[in-house]
Amino acid sequence: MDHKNSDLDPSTPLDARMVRTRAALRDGLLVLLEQKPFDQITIRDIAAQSGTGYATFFRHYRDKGELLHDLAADQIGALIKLTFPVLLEADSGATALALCGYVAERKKLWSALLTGGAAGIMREEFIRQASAVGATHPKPGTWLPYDLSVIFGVCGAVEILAWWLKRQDDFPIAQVARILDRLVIGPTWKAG
Amino acid sequence: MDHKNSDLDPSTPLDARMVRTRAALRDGLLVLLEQKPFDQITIRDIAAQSGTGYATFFRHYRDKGELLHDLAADQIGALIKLTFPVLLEADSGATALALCGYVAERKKLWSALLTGGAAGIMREEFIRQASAVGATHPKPGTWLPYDLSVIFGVCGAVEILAWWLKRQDDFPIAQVARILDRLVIGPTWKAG
Amino acid sequence: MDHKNSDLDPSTPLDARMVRTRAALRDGLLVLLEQKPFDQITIRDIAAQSGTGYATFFRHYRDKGELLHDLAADQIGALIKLTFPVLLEADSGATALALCGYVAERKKLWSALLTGGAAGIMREEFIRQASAVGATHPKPGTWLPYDLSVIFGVCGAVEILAWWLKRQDDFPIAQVARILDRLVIGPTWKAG
Amino acid sequence: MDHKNSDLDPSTPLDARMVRTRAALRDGLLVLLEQKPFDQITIRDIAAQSGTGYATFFRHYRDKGELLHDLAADQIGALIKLTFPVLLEADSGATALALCGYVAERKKLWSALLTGGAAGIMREEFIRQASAVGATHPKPGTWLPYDLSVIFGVCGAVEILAWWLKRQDDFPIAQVARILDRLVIGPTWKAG
DNA sequence: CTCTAATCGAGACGGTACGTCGCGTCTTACG
DNA sequence: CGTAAGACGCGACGTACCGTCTCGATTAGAG
Repeated sequence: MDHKNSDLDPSTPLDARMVRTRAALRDGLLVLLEQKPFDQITIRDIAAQSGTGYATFFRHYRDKGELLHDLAADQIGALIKLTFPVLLEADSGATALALCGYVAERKKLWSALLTGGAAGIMREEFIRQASAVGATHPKPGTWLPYDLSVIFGVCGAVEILAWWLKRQDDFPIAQVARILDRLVIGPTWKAG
Repeated sequence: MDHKNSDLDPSTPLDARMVRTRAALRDGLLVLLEQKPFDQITIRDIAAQSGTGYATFFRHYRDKGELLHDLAADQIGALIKLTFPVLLEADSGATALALCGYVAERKKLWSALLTGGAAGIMREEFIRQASAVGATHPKPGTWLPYDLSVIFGVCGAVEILAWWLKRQDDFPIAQVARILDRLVIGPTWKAG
Repeated sequence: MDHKNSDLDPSTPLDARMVRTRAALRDGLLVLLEQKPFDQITIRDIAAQSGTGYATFFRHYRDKGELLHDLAADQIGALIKLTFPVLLEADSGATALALCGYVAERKKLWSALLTGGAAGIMREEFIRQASAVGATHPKPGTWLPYDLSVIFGVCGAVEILAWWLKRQDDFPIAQVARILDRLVIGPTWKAG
Repeated sequence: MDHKNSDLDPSTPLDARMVRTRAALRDGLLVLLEQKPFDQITIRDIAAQSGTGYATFFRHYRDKGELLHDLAADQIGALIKLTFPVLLEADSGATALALCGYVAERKKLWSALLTGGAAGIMREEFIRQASAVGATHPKPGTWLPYDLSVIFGVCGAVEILAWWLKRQDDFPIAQVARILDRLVIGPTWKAG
């Protein structure tokens, strides 16, 4: 029994080495994600890339999905932390623009996260965090069940961003933000 | 050379045996889809369930994704064939209702197709067919790129339906249709 | 039931077509034997090479071993028919020379038969025929069991010939014959 | 990369587990060889018999031939090591007797090795080792090429032993030794 | 010179074994 | 004496070939 009890709470980095190792694994995965889609990255790849032993991986994560989740949790948390206040205080157009700007600045990262085989896990974590954060403010109108609004909002946003990130040309950010606003934020947020 | 050249065009059922075998495989997959999610169904499962030899599977499909695609193509084609005319001739509310009604009548099937690991492939084929069909009618306004409107429409609808199908209770169909209309059809179709 | 009863006696070529087909199969195998060893020739190869259908093969032979056997039986029979009388009437040196000469004239054929994976089946058939023919003349001395003398004689001769056929240079036929005489024919035949 | 680099040099038992596993595989093959001929033993049989995983087999041997080779190399090495000195120091009759005695004491093993489909591989390894060992002593007369003498000697001995081992009765060992001496050792060794 | 029946080609099929790959566990050997 | 390296059991994958089978289409040889 070697690794069944310490990876549940990644917020308590029991040991300095563990922090280093986890960082190495995360970085390794990020590097690989820029090269090939998530679902054809093997754990051996990650271990090799991050310079750790193969078995060491399992001392920190149950499987590669959990590592991605760890990565995603940070990134998504940061994104939500940045855009949510804007959503509350300013109009939805500004929110969409903030979100798109944030993603655009980390295009490589978010391309890897959203356009590979990783999208499923991303969505899941996105929904989890959005649910949690969203629960802290007054609900929208009752015509739309809350959990569905989160799911729809997240998936809609993810699809739009993925479509954008996949394009080769420089589709103007303002226009993406407008689309995001009209297709997702408006219908799910403002409408009551 | 036994199976490298005949699986490209499933519309020409070269042999009576092949038709039988493919039907058996499709049925077998459907049965299994009601028992467990797509991504933990193995090709051996499908072969066993459908009473065919394991190697025979590969004489018809390159992998289980292709079989699902084959299944999906039929089902999605039927769904689109049914709902698209309504979309053109009647109001969008009627369309949403028709779509939801169609799905509700085949709840088991569509649950299997949309709520297991199969959703990705479903989405893909859905987008393909919707693109093809949609290309036959005048485009929507230019503020929303056509390909993105298809992607968003399909994913939005799929998410809403999946959410609905996953619910245990009998969420009223009229309300789902209304949500679908307001979140997806309205924003992507009517809006110019 | 199509081919379970007619292939036992290849001496009664029931139909002109069958004769043609069998000849085609034999020729096809011979051609292939010059290209690769017997055990990596597939029945599909033989069928393709001889221009017949795959299933047709099984209408004539149970497996590729039986086809080889068919081939071998003829060739071995001819060889024995030619050399045995010499063995009885002349000295053993003449016999060895006759045998080597016969093989040398059909070098390609016997190379294929003796130096590929076919050697096992060849040996078997050789022993069968040699036993049958040898049984018609007075036995050798009792110090050497008859069946062993046949086995040893055949295997010895086959090994020597195979060694010879594998050589690239033109090892003189007279010397091979002398070796054959001293190592095989002398010890097993003359010695009492 | 799991099994591509360690099976070349079996003399360096990198890990205690590998030694155990290889021993288990060898023993398993030996057990199976007593039940059925080599060429109808599958790798899955060997894995099951030896209690190892199927894939593990390939971590040690490229195919079952290589495993047999491994087995054979040991056994043949022991046999040659035992009989060769006798050949040099004593008369050939004693050598033949020593060899037959050694085989008789391990009848079961050598029956499996020589009378199944394994004979081909055995012969090959036998020739290899005999060539190597034989190269350390003065050559025989020039009338018989050295490589052919090895081939003939090995094959002759193998055939005689196989014939002996296949017999059900107790053919006297002294007589087999005499035959071996007269048919193989004498002609290839003593004769100049 | 038909007519009938056997043989033919084609190739799908159920099976079995192959060799590869990746996972997640467990042991070893080394620093 | 802990940790990396990596061997291991497991099981799915996709391939190859076997020998069986069902089709029509063709053709031989008897009437």
